[in-house]
Amino acid sequence: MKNQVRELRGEQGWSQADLAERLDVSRQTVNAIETGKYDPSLPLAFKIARLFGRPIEAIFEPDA
Amino acid sequence: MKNQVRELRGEQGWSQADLAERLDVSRQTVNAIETGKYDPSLPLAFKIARLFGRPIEAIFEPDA
DNA sequence: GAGCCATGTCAAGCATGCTTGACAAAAGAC
DNA sequence: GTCTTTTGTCAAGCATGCTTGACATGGCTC
Repeated sequence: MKNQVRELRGEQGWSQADLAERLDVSRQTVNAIETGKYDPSLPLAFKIARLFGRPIEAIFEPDA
Repeated sequence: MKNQVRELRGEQGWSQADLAERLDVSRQTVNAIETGKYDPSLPLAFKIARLFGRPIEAIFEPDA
């Protein structure tokens, strides 16, 4: 699963820690998602999508 | 998290086992999602959305 | 009634998502 | 060049997602 989180975060000028706080998760979770270590849960994906004002499909793309 | 899986499955006339096979998961997983026991992973949510030809946001709705 | 299909649910186990705490290294500010 | 911030990563532990196998119930057919 690819995602645009790092790019969207960069547009806002936020650090990983800034984004983590806005999403109410740990900084390590944000880092793991950006570096592709694992995919977010569906609820967290919704939070991310709402924060950046885009549909989930515009931020995440399944490998297949 | 609410979802429309049962309704969409009903429109297609599929049993939970039919849907499970198309999604490549167990019947118990489909049942658990429909009955709200837990949310699907993001990859599974994508599979469901593609199978029914709708965006994730049209099928799943976060509680908050 | 007997048999079949669909659904709900439980238990045990493995895989994934997320946590805190810690440390190292690169990048920027001064 | 030193200080601070940012990012990457590891470990251990808990919560959630998904598995197989099993059993109970209700509806339908015969």
